[in-house]
Amino acid sequence: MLQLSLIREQTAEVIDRLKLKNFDGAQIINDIVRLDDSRRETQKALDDVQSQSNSLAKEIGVFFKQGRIQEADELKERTAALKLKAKDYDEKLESVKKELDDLLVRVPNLPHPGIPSGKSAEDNEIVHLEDDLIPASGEYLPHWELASKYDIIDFATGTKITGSGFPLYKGKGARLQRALINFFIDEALAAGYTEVQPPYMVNAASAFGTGQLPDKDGQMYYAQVDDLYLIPTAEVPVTNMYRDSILKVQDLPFKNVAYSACFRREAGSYGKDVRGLNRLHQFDKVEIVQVTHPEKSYQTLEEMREYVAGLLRKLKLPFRIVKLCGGDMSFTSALTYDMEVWSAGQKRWLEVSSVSNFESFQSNRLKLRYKDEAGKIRLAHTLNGSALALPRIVAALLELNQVPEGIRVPEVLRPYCGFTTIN
RNA sequence: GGAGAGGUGGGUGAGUGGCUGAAACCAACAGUUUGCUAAACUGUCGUACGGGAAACUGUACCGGGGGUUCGAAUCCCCCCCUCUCCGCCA
Repeated sequence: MLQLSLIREQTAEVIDRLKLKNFDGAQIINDIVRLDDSRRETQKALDDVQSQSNSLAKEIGVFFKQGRIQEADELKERTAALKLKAKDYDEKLESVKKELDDLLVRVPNLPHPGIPSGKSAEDNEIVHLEDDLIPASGEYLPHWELASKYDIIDFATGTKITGSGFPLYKGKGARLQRALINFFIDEALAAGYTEVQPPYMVNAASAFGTGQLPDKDGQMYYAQVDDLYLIPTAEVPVTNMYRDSILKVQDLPFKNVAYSACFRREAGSYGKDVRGLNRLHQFDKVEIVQVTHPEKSYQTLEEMREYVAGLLRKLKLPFRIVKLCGGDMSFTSALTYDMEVWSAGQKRWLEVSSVSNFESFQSNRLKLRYKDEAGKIRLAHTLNGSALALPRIVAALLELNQVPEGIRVPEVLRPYCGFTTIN
């Protein structure tokens, strides 16, 4: 959620910058300013009335104490009118605030000026390419064929137990999952992150705080009886650790890493590109989350990007980094890098990580602040990135490392797996 | 799930209708003292939204929501949460 002060003070610039996200904000932004004017006016009127009531009440109290009952009763009569007025203003204030919030919540984050303009993934900018590991030739089976050939992922049984998009990992497949999770967490610990194990279900306030609600309501699994949501990413619980808090500036940055299962309904994305591990309803992911000083967030974003690139190098996977264009970026993000690995079996790039700076968009919703050197309270910046999401990494690993004897496990994972070949 | 007890500022914790945005203590911060540290002393020390150049000032907030009252942290109702005991249980 954008800060009202920014919208008020730089109305034209805000509208202009939103265009980069293909968001026509002229109407809504102007409505917001108008509603906020009305909100202030009403608030002031209400404050005045309440101030009068307060002083009357005080006077009445004094009269009572002095036994001047009649004078007290006279004053009491005057409070009735004030009460009515206060009620009026209060109701108006509530409705204006609600209207204002409803609009405010619909405005996406301002995109960073450095992002490419564009409408879709076609317009993303490739900012880094490490493709020397892409095999020049040869037959490479897609991972779903390898999965059944070596009996390591059983899609059919997962479908029987639950439904499509809920695979069952078996034997060395399961072990490889666990190895990757541990590898990713250990790497993050070495990079200074603190490990946390968050809840997998969150309440509505948390889902709102990171921007899943109301924007992506239909994308989360929802347990109605308990009014809880299954997390689509550990970003939600981990970032919400800091909701409603005022941090000490010297404690920044906060760096956390969390493994979690992630649950996504993926409503409306059937058909293309959903085969095998490409798109699932449940998957494993290790997520890194940082809360930083506003002046440090872009430097942090680059560090996180480089950190994730390092993981891909260690896994010896060909990859590229794309900077998302305005139209492809999420509602909440100011700047996002996607990391994509090469799928040798499918002959295409697969997104395995998304590293984003949300600036103060989430922290404004979260009321995540810090007290600066001068004692002023300011919004912190939040960032997160997948480091990494497992399924497509597994897909790329299986496909790229297939040899006649089986699938060779990358060097770095061998201590975690306890085997060198899947066969 | 049943019974009981509670939820007050960063922490402990007073406060049962007006003098309480809230005692006291601790922590924190600034300063004095000091060869350094410690101790002692002095001061500062909630958040949000407004007004004001500023000093300062208005309003709201004592788990959340509603109500009673001229006036609510304090009384009433609903909800949430925590603790203790019982039940159930990985």
